[in-house]
This record gives sequence, structure tokens and C-alpha cells, in this order.
Amino acid sequence: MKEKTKAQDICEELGLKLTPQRMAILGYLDGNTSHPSAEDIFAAVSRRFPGMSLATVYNTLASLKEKGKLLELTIDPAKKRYDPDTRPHHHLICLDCKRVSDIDRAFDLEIPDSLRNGFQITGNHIEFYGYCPECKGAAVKR
Amino acid sequence: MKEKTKAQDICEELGLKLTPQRMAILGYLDGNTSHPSAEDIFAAVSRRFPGMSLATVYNTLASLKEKGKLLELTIDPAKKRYDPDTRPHHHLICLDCKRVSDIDRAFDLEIPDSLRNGFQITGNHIEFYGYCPECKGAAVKR
DNA sequence: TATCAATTTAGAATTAATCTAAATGAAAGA
DNA sequence: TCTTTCATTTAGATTAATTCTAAATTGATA
Ligand SMILES: [Mn+2]
Ligand SMILES: [Mn+2]
Ligand SMILES: [Zn+2]
Ligand SMILES: [Zn+2]
Repeated sequence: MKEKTKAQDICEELGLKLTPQRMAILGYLDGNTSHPSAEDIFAAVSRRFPGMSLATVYNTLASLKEKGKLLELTIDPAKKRYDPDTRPHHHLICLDCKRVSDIDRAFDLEIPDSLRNGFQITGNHIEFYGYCPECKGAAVKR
Repeated sequence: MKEKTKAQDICEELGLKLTPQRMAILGYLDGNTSHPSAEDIFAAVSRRFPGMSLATVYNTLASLKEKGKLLELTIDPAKKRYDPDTRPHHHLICLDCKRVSDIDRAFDLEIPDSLRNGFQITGNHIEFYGYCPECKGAAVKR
């Protein structure tokens, strides 16, 4: 009997056709903690799958995001970054190289009604800023 | 004797020339809690100051940001938003209309070394998500 | 195997933001 | 007040991320 990949599982669960392009993108994203941009994903997947279109990457990311299988991060001002880990967690971004790292810790972020400005709050996300191990050595220019 | 505006004070402090365009932009930003985009600022200031260039808005925002007199927020995925309140505080964004509101409350966000992934952490910012008073009524579509 | 809607694709279009180079003008000194 | 200079403004071109379009392809179903 054939093994069923996690990529296949996700497509079946979401009612999406199993195309080779999707398999490649989902395969690349599975367990990926690098928070890649659309271009990053395109570059990586194109290597194994020449002829693939950047539009397909955007299409696939849109489907996954819509179905709640992918987070779109706005932490990098230059471009959107994507995260296949949809569990609630926070992020740390290097101000130099823009590397994004996970912070797996829960915080108590209760806000009294008096400070909610009438909003109904549904979620939160903490952005931590700093310098990654590779960049903090080059502290000369700061 | 002439009154000195806050806009003038800021330009003098930063060593910037007092141009009418800058005065208008700084005047618009002073005390503004709407977290406007560059286009928002351009639209508002153009009304009182026709002929103004959008490039001047971007130039002025860049100077202010560089000198630490303005925060650039990446909370809105579509465009950068600006905040003349540079004191540390957090934000609440309406998922419908993208209105951004302040959260003036301090949180204890200590992270043990073991979870820092080798990063040197210099700051943080919490994004709260939800629905503003105007939008939460229209909860039909959710 | 035939059918058809979903998907992929290349390229055009959109949009936020940056860059360029020429014209302008604020400010400092004569 | 007049000159000079360099920061600033400006329109328009450019870049880069993302979205859109419409035609070709293909996975799934019968
Ligand atoms: Mn993550
Ligand atoms: Mn604010
Ligand atoms: Zn780094
Ligand atoms: Zn709203």
C-alpha cells in the first residue's frame, strides 16, 4: 500500500486537488520554521520543480491561509512572511538580517474593559525585536 | 513676540529647515491618534496645502523616523502606518476596517534566556486583533 | 475514456514605496 | 537687504510585492 504524505492529507482535508505543484509547496512548508516569503518559497520549490509559476505560490498560499492552515505574518515591513505553524505563538525578528524566530511561550495579555476602546478582541501577537546570533557580533555600526 | 509652534520646536531640535510643507505635516501629526498611512497624511495635508508632493510626505516621514520622532507600524498588511506617539505602547487593529487604536498598558514580557534562541532582544510590540465598535455590530458575515 | 471544474501559467496590471535630477527656497553671512 | 549655498521640494520614473486576467492544462469523477 502507498504511504500517504502529510501534503496529501492536507489537500484532502481541505478539498483541494492533489497537484504536483501543491505537493511541492506543502512539502517545503511542512515543519519549516524559517518563516519564508512567497519569493523564498518560489525559489526553493522552483529548484526541484522548474516551470512552476510564482502565481501558483501565491494561489496556494491564499488557499491555505483562507482555510486556516497557514499564518501570514506582517512582522517584516518589506514583504509578507508565512508560517505553517498555526498554533498561537510569538516571534522575534532580527533588525539586521530580518531572520524570524519562534517564541513558544504563553503570556498573560488580559486587558481590562476600560482600555479596550470598545473593541471586541479576538487575538494577539507579540513582535520582539533584536539581533540574531549572527548579527549581534557586528555591533560596530550601532 | 511670536508664539512658537510645536512643529517649529521639533524642526529646530532636529536641525531641519522650517518649510511650510513640514509645518503642515507636523501640524497634522501632532496629537494625532489615527495612525495614518502616508496617503492619509498626503490627502489631509494636500487639502490645506495644494501642490504638495507625495514625495515630500515620504521624505518628511523618513526624517522623523530616523530621528526617533515617529514610529512606523507594520501592523496593517496593506501599508505602513505612522504614529507620532513614540512612547512604548501597543495596538489594537480592527480586522474589518483596519482602524488602529492605542493600548496604553505595560505588560511583563520577560523571556528566559533558554527561549531567546541566542537573540539579543531590544524591544517588543503587541498587536491585538479584533473588531472596532463600528464593525462589531456587522457580525453577520462572521 | 470523456467531461468539466479546478488549477496552473505567463504576463499584464496594480499599488506602496523609493529614486532621480532639476527647480526652489530657507537661512546664514556679508 | 543682498548673495550664496545647500537642504528641500517636486514631478515623474522606477522598483518590487502582490494581484489580476484569460487561455491552456489537468485531476477527479462517472
Ligand atoms: Mn512562527
Ligand atoms: Mn499608537
Ligand atoms: Zn540577523
Ligand atoms: Zn472596524
